[in-house]
Amino acid sequence: MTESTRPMRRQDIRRENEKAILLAAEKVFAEAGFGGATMQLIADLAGLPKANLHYYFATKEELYRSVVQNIFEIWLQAANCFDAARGPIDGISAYIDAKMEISRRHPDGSKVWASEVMHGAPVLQDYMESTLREWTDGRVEIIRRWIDEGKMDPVDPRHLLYMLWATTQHYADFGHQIETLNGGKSLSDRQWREAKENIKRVILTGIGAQPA
Amino acid sequence: MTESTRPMRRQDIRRENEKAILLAAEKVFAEAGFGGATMQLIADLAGLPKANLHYYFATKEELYRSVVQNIFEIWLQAANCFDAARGPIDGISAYIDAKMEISRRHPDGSKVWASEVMHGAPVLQDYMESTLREWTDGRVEIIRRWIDEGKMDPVDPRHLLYMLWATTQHYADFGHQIETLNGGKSLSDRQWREAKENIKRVILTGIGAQPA
DNA sequence: CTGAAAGCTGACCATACGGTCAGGATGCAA
DNA sequence: TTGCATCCTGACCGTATGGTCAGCTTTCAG
Repeated sequence: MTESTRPMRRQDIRRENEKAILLAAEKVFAEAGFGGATMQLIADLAGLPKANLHYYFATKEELYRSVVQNIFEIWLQAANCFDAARGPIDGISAYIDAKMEISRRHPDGSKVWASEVMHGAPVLQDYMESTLREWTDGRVEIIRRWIDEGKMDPVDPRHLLYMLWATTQHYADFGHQIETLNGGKSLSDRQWREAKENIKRVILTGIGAQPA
Repeated sequence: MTESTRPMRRQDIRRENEKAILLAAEKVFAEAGFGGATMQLIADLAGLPKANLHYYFATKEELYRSVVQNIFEIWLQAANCFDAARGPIDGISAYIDAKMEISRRHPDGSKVWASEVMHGAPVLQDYMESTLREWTDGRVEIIRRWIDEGKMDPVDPRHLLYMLWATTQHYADFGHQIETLNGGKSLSDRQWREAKENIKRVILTGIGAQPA
C-alpha cells in the first residue's frame, strides 16, 4: 500500500506545483484577463494555498510573464512547419494545421497571448521586437522566394501571414462566439476538420498556390 | 467674447459628458480590460471627477455595458453592405471595406468587443444568441444562394464569415503587433489600402467569386 | 541521526478600488 | 425673482486584493 502520491522528491514537488500553478493561471488569466484575475482564484484552481503561489512566483506579474512566455514558445514552435516545406501548398497547409491544433488544444493560451498583444504587449515587447520580427522576416523571405519561383501569385507576404494568424487564432479567441453560433455546442471533430479544410482551400486557391 | 464653451444647456451637458465618458471608457477598457480598468482612470481621461461618473453611470458594469453595446451597433451596421449586393464580389468587397474601416477608426471599440467575446460574452450573451445569430443566419442564406447560382465555389458559409471577421478584426486587435513588425510605425494610408486589397483578392479568388 | 535547506501556510497588513452621500452650484420654467 | 430639478464633487467607507512573514513540516546530504 505505498501511496503513489506520497513519496515526493523535491524536484518532483517543484515541477508538479509549478505546472499546476501555470495551468491554473493560464485558465484564469484567459477567462478574466490580467486585471480581473486574482491570485486567490488561481490558488484555488491549482489546489494550493495562496501563500504557496508566492513561494514559487514572487508576484502576479512574474506568474503572468511565465504564462505568456510559455505560450510564445508553443506559438513559435508551430513555425517549423514552414521551414521544411518545398512550396506554399506544403508549408501553408502544415502551418494552418499546426496553428489550428494550437487553437483547439490551447485555447486558453491563445487567449492570453491575444490579450497580451491587445493591451500593447507590456510583457512581450522585447520578444516581439527581436524573436518575432526575425521569425517573420524569415518567413517573408520564404514566401517571396515562392513567388519568384512562380509557385504562387504575388501576394504581399506580410498580409498573407497576418491572414494566417488571424484566421487560425480566431477559432480560439472567438471560440465562444463560434460555439454560440453553433447552437451552444463546441465544434465536433468533423467541424474542426471542415474548418481547417475551408481555410486551407480558400487561402491556397486565393494565392494561386502551385504544386512544388 | 462669448466663451463658446460656457452657456451649456442641460441637454448639451448631459450629452457631452456621457459622450466624453463613453469615449474615455472605451479607451481604458480597451487598454486595460474590464478588470484592469479603473473608474478613476476613466474619470481622469474624461476630465471629470470620479463621483461624476457615478452620477451618469451607476456602476462600472453599467458603463461597460454601454460601451459594449455601442460597439455592437457599429459592428452590425457594417452588415448592411452585404444586403444590397448582387453577388459575392460586390458584397464581400464592401463588407471587407466596411470592417477594415471599423478596425482603423475604432480600434478601441474592436478590442473591447474582442475582449468581451474572449471572456465568454458575460454582457452580450443575449445579443449573441438573438441578434447576432439572426444576422449570421441571414448572411449564410445569402452566401448559399450565391453558391447555388454558381456565383462562387461551394465554401462553407459560416467558416467564410469567420474568416472575414478574423482577417479584418485582426488589424485592430493585433494592431500593436502589426505596428511593431512595421518598424514601430502605424500603417500608412497606402498600407491600409494594400491590406484591404490583399484580403479581398485572396478571399475572392479563394472562393472563386464570379461577377454577378 | 542530524542539521540545514527546501517546502509550506495561517494570519496579517497596506493599499487601491468601487461605490456612497451630504450638500453646494447651476440652469431653467413660471 | 424664485423655487426646483438637475448637475456636480470632496470626503468618506467597506471590501478585496497583492503581498509579507514568522514559524512550522518535510526532504535529504553527509
